[in-house]
Amino acid sequence: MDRLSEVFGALADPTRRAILARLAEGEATVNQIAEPFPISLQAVSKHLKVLEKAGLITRGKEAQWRPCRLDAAPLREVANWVTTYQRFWEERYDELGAYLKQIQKEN
Amino acid sequence: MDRLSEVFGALADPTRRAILARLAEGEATVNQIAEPFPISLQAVSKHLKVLEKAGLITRGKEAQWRPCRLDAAPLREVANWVTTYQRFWEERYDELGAYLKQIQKEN
DNA sequence: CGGTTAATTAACTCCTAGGTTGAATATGCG
DNA sequence: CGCATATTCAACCTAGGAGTTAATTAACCG
Repeated sequence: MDRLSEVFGALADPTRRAILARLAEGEATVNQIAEPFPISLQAVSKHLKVLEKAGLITRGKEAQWRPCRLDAAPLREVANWVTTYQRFWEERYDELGAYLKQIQKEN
Repeated sequence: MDRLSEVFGALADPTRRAILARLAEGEATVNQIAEPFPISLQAVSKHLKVLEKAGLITRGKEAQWRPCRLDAAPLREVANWVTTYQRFWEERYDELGAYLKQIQKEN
């Protein structure tokens, strides 16, 4: 699968986005990450694997802990992609669109 | 499903992103959209339904044609979400991180 | 060593996603 | 009307996603 699809896919889940939000506050172990969620540890472990495969987190190895850290590099790619559409949601563009429609009606 | 997950899910497919890119150049009918893709018209129709459900496109009704138009509003939400992580990929932050690590080593 | 804690792997269920083909539903046109 | 065009709907297939429980691996600790 292409990189961008993998990243978007990883982000298309509220649990995984919540994990990223948690990691934005600092690195955490799997148990710490899983604690607030109503799902099993194993399910969280799977989510972490998805995030890791998408490059959104990296994992360390300290004794029996695997601390996870946020890696926002793929998010920059997302930001780059999405801003190519920025003109379509900016107010100025909406005004232009309204103006063009107005012109069209008048003719 | 929550809105953001739906939008991210819709974007997690290269065909759908290509459709959005096509619509950025102007509205198009289903056949026009489907033309460059190596999949069936029905498959494209399904993709359009996904994009519509995510609010990324709107569709008109002209005779037997259903012209699709890009609606970038959800992309603004994506941009808003992703920029909350901007500090994690900006160079200044990387420098800060390196600095903090340096401090830590020195103590 | 033996037990405890941390995390992953395995095997399974259920459901949805993306694709197919074939039939159905409009709408325009001669 | 009857046919061609545009699009959707329906039924089906296969693969993978998200969750579960049970078993396994790895590392520390008394």
